[in-house]
Amino acid sequence: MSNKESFFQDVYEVVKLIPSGRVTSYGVIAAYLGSPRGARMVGWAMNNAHTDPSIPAHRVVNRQGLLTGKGHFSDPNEMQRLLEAEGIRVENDQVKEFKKLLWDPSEELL
DNA sequence: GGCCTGACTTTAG
DNA sequence: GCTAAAGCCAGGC
Repeated sequence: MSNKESFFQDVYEVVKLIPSGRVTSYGVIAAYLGSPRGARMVGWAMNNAHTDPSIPAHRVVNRQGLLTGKGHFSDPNEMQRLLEAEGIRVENDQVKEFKKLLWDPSEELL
């Protein structure tokens, strides 16, 4: 109980650890938490993440590097703007060189 | 207490 | 290669 506050809390921790200029995907986080198919829960957690402004939700995109969650932001255009502000090239709601910018906690955070 | 939805991903046909 | 369906878990009604 004390170890597991909730699945969401784990997601928040990982997302907060994402370095600037990097991005990650829901599936990677879900798999890191032990649910390779629980990507939806990550997205659900992000929906609740609005309660914590410290969570860089704009750095979390889907497997294709698409800003699928931009519509949940106060201003969808702001998500892309934040990514570009960190040096991440975004075009047509898609992160360029996403594969190269992908931040894998099991590899990078090791 | 049961059914549906949801910021996704993967496997099967 | 593309389309369809299932799987994940939690929250809302």
